[in-house]
Amino acid sequence: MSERAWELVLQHVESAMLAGDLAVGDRLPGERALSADLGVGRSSVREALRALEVLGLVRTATGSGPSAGAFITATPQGGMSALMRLQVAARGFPVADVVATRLLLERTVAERLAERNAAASPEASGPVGTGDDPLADARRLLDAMDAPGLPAADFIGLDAAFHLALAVAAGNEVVAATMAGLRSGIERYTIAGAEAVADWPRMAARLRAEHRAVLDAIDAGDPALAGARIHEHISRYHADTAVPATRGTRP
Amino acid sequence: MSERAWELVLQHVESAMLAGDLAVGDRLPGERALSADLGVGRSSVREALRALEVLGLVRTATGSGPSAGAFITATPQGGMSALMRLQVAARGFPVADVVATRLLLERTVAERLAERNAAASPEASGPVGTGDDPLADARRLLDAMDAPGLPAADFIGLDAAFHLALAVAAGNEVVAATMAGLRSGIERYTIAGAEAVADWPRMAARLRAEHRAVLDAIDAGDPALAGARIHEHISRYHADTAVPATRGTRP
DNA sequence: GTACCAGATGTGGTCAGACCACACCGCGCG
DNA sequence: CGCGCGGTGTGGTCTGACCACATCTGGTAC
Repeated sequence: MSERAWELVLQHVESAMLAGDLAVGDRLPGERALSADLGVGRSSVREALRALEVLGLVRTATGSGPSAGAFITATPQGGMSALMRLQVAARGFPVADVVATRLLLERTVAERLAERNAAASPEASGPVGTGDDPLADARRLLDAMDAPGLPAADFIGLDAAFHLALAVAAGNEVVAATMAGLRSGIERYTIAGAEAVADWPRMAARLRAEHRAVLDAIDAGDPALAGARIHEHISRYHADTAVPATRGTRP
Repeated sequence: MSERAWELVLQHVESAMLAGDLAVGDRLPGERALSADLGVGRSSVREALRALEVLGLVRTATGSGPSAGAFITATPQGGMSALMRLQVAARGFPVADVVATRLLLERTVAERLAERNAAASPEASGPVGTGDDPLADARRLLDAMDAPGLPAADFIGLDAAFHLALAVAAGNEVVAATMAGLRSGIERYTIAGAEAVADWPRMAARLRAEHRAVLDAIDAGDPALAGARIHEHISRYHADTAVPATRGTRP
């Protein structure tokens, strides 16, 4: 009863998705049609669509024809990134907690990847896998990071993509999206930290070596080693680039 | 340039938070004032506020006086819950991945809690802690679950609160919020699963015992045991109550 | 002097209508 | 047959109006 009109629209869309009437890729009715169907104003429909958009559930396109309109699109990384970024900005998520969570998730991801290789290796190029390397993307990114004279900002971007590629390779959508979000939440501090590094080429070289070491441990099927190495990699970087940016939260 | 008007408002608020001009508890300027200040329509301001609201960053209240208006409030659990719930509804997050992530996080939480106790116990009622039991809430919830004749729905609610209490006790805001969100995402299936259990009192008794066992392992300062027990607890429950609800994703 | 009640005030919530920019679609011209 | 230009329908935005609500204010009754 005391329901706000836009929440009604939100629930309508959610119900439709749960019932299977709306799936990823489907186009929603036009804003004017939804407005008329649900008996609410168009502005209320738009507020609900905005909410769905920031959560990564809807993508809108202007114009006309089949490619225009609002589409269902499950892109949780976008929503997760916005959530983390803003919660960090509002001091609801301490940066330390974000880093700790990333540490936790990434260590487990590395362990799982190594475990999978350990289970598969006894079969000697086992026929189970189709031969595709789930870490191909990660390896490609590592090679790209070897480019000499790479600007720090570009390196950081590739670094983020590498860590995300590991999470994606682990095959868990939720973990991958969360990792992407966590990274976004502390991106500002990561960049600031990199810029404060005195000898960046040296740091980049160290990071490259550590990345390779992590991948080697995964390939070797050694969960404990892979976990320890990635844990060390991340915590060491954050310790070395710690910026007193979280100070002064008291006015 | 091609910025949508409501994104401009969003960025304005984010910048203000990062600059410290807006902090949790502060009241935002009125919608009409923001509209005038930023040179956008009031509807665009409202769309941005709606986005902030679903992300758990803003709370609005009607009326007049000091308690009315839009306030900054970092309540990430709300935003995380909406995100997870809708992504699961859209099949962007497979239920299995949500469960796996919960397993991962909760196991680590239990291990950390046990580790903390292991480190503190040698000191024999060490003076480090103030004497407060961080798991007091969890214990209280366990006691509440002992109530005879408790309806399954109420039990499920207390169970969720118990698991969340563990995450909160670990002291990581991000993990706690994520856990709450994960739980919300699969709440529907959890309830459906419980209702399908033939001998619920027996199941409840088992769950109660497992909860106590987990807490005992934590108190004993045994990380491996605590982790294994909570892993077993969750995975066993989901295996026993598995509902073929994720089937039929193909129309 | 005090207690209380009624109107003024200002907030978010909603609706209606209008206009714009944009991308497609089809008719008609060359 | 090919091409261009206007029609059409989409989201994006703005404006103005009204409502519900909680508070504040001031006057009135006691």
